[in-house]
Amino acid sequence: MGKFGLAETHLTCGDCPIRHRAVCARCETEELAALEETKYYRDYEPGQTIVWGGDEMDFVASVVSGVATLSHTMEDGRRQMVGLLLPSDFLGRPGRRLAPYDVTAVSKLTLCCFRRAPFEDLLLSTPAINRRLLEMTLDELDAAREWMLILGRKTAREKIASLIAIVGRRDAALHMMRADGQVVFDLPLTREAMADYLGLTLETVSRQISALKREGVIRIEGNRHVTVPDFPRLMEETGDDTDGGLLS
Amino acid sequence: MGKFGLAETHLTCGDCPIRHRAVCARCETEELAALEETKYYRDYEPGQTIVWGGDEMDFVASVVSGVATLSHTMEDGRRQMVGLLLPSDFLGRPGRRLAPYDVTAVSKLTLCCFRRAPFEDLLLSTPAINRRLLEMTLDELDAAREWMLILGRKTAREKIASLIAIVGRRDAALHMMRADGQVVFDLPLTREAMADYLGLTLETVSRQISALKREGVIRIEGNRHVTVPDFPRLMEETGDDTDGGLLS
DNA sequence: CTGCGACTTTGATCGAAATCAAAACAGGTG
DNA sequence: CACCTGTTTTGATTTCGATCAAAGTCGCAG
Repeated sequence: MGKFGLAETHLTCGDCPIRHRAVCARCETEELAALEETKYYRDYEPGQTIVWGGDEMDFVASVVSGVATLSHTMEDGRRQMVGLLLPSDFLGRPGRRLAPYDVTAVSKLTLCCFRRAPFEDLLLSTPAINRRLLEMTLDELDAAREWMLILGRKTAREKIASLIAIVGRRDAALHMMRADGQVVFDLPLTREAMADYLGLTLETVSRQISALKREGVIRIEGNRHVTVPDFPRLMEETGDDTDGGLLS
Repeated sequence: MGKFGLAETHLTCGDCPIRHRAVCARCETEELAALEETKYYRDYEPGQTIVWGGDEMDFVASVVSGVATLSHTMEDGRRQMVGLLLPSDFLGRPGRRLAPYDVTAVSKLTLCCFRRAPFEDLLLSTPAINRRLLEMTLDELDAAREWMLILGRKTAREKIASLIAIVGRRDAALHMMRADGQVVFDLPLTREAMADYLGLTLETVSRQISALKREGVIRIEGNRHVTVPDFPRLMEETGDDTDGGLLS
């Protein structure tokens, strides 16, 4: 929150319903206006690949709506998700043309794109955007490192609880928690995608979700719609320290 | 390599035998000179904790010599390494005072430290350093994401091969490969630290190293000194695509 | 409503790594 | 040199999650 005293002043970009975290009011200059003109939108269908690992990416983008994933795939088909992009998240690595992993839409997805060249020009002339991107990259790094703990040391049950807590917390922050303390949201991922996130098989994911359901930790209607009646109870299952992570 | 056209021009800092990747010749200004004056060195013994997770860190630093690790610890003692710092690596997160995980020396270690306040002042006034830090953070993020694939989807044997390949490649780049193609280096980690890196137990680490030794993929003298007679052969064991990773 | 395909759950069995336990091996010290 | 402590190796057994297999749902298109 405002590590450089800027974070509260995002600019809502043109017709986008979200706030672009990479480009904010403070950065408003002629260059930014020029950038606006290179902006374009792109829609993707569920399952569609946006970029293949190794491809050139000639743009950077913000997620306007929907969910996308970053994932590594090994030749034999084993897959590991390494990033999850929700609305307002940024896609692209300034200064690096080659995508190191696959980017895939897991739902209907709209991106707001900027061409690489003018964006990098803006980067050179506008230090504030550089600082913002450093901030955002540090956040991604924190998330990746928390994820490493999940992958390396947590049990299947703890992994599932952690994922539900992460998505639930992020959604709750957006949509407001319900007055009675229940947290209600839709899982944006299939069981298979959850498995790829957590380094499990989809059968194990399903079994652990069933177990948490059976024990009343969560409730689920129709495969995706989740209710967490008692969030602290869920947090106990994650194996994390009880404070729930003050880190970000 | 010179993503912003700067990377080749690091400044060797004062008496430090290493190059500080965060602070380079291009950044040379009065501010940098001021920063130099706040510089100080600190030595640590193997096993010594440099920062505890949650502590305030009032400095940033470069590793001059030795090896340090970043790791998460759960209350019940499970531990996961999330970062490995070798000479010339940078420690510290500009704009963030609280350390999110433990930093521990695993060998004799010397840090070259800068106080936080003047360093962040420099950051505000010197865009080139900002760009450099963004570069370095993106490298860390790439490393973390490759690590996630290792943790989530690789077998114990592939994990060990990957770790030896990573350390070997990094050392080989530094010390030069031997003419006959053999790669020779010292593992900077105990079996336990390797286990914490890879999300395994130390017994499994030991067994897999023994297996690779038995099959002639590696040779080891006295617990730490490793010889890889045929690097491509080792790479086959990592499960990675044969190109060995053009990513960094 | 009916039927189809994709997604999900559940069950039975297997196997890789964890755990428990002990022996062997450094490598430093008196 | 012999001892001592911490690290590493090896062995026996258990366990959690993977794998193989089948049945059950969901949600949609006709």
